[in-house]
Amino acid sequence: MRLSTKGRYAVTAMLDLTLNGGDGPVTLAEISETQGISLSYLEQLFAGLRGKQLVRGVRGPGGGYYLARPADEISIADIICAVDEWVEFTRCSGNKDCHGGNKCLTHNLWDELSRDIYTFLSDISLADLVARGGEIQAKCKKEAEKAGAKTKAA
Amino acid sequence: MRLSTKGRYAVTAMLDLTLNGGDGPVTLAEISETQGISLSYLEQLFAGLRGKQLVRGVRGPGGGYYLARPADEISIADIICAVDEWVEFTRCSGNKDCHGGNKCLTHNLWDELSRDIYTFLSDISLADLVARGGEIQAKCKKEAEKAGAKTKAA
DNA sequence: ATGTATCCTAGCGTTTTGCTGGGTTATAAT
DNA sequence: ATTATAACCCAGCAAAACGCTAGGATACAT
Repeated sequence: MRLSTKGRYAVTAMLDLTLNGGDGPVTLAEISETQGISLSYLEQLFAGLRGKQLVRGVRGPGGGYYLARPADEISIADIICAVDEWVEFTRCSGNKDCHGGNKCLTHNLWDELSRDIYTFLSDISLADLVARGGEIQAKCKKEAEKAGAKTKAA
Repeated sequence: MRLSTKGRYAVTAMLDLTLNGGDGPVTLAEISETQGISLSYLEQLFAGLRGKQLVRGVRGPGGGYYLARPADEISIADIICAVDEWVEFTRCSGNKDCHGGNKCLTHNLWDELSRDIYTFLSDISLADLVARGGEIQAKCKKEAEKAGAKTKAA
């Protein structure tokens, strides 16, 4: 498993898509504006997401992206693996060149952990995250209204 | 949270230390040899681990490193944070420049997820990993013996 | 005094990151 | 048909991170 800022950008963009995808497709320009990610970088990320069948793009005016599957069928692990392509770590899978078993052992332990992390992230869907953040959403909206009434309504 | 090959190296080295630290301190040269990590890179990693009070080094002949705390009191999150220093992501924590709440919302959702991952890794100790890999250890040793009887005994 | 090992620092090639800047296609609106 | 809009595609580029080499300094056991 691998987790970097690239994965963060992808998850953030997918969250934006989940939240705003209610009425028609969302353009990358909008996500770029809202989330502060460059348009071209978003395009790269979405190339990966599209390749893994997580999003679908429609071209032309009124176009944009929408989730290819319902939000509860897209896991965080799916998103991260789509953009941060999975690099296999262990080279000693076949037990060759094991230094008395110790090297192989630690590698296997890491693989075990790696699998655990993957499983953990596979059990969290976009819908889960949004649902879990319900109170955050309410609180955030309230404070945003309180802070500046001039901000454009969503 | 951040998870890269750097963190993998650190966890691997700490696992090695846990498994071989029974009889006296373990030298970085040994870990370098066994795990295939360059000595100097290990030194850098252990500088971080030492700074976070996870290991203790003794100098001179017969020296090396040993765990500063028992293996069940050192979590994977501790190790990763020690070498892969924690970068804070959200810049809009104070709800300023929220685009109608949406930017802030997605950032908070990411933070939520990030905290979840951290908590998950905090609950796994070195001792847990080693214990969980018990069957792997047995299997690995057996296969290693079967494969090549010439390999030096641990 | 000597060797061993941690400790420390500077630098270097490579990869990854996130971006700018150019294009081309497909489609909806005019 | 023309035009504007958006997805698509690709080359390159500065900055950072990765993993390493190299050379030293310091502490300690023999």
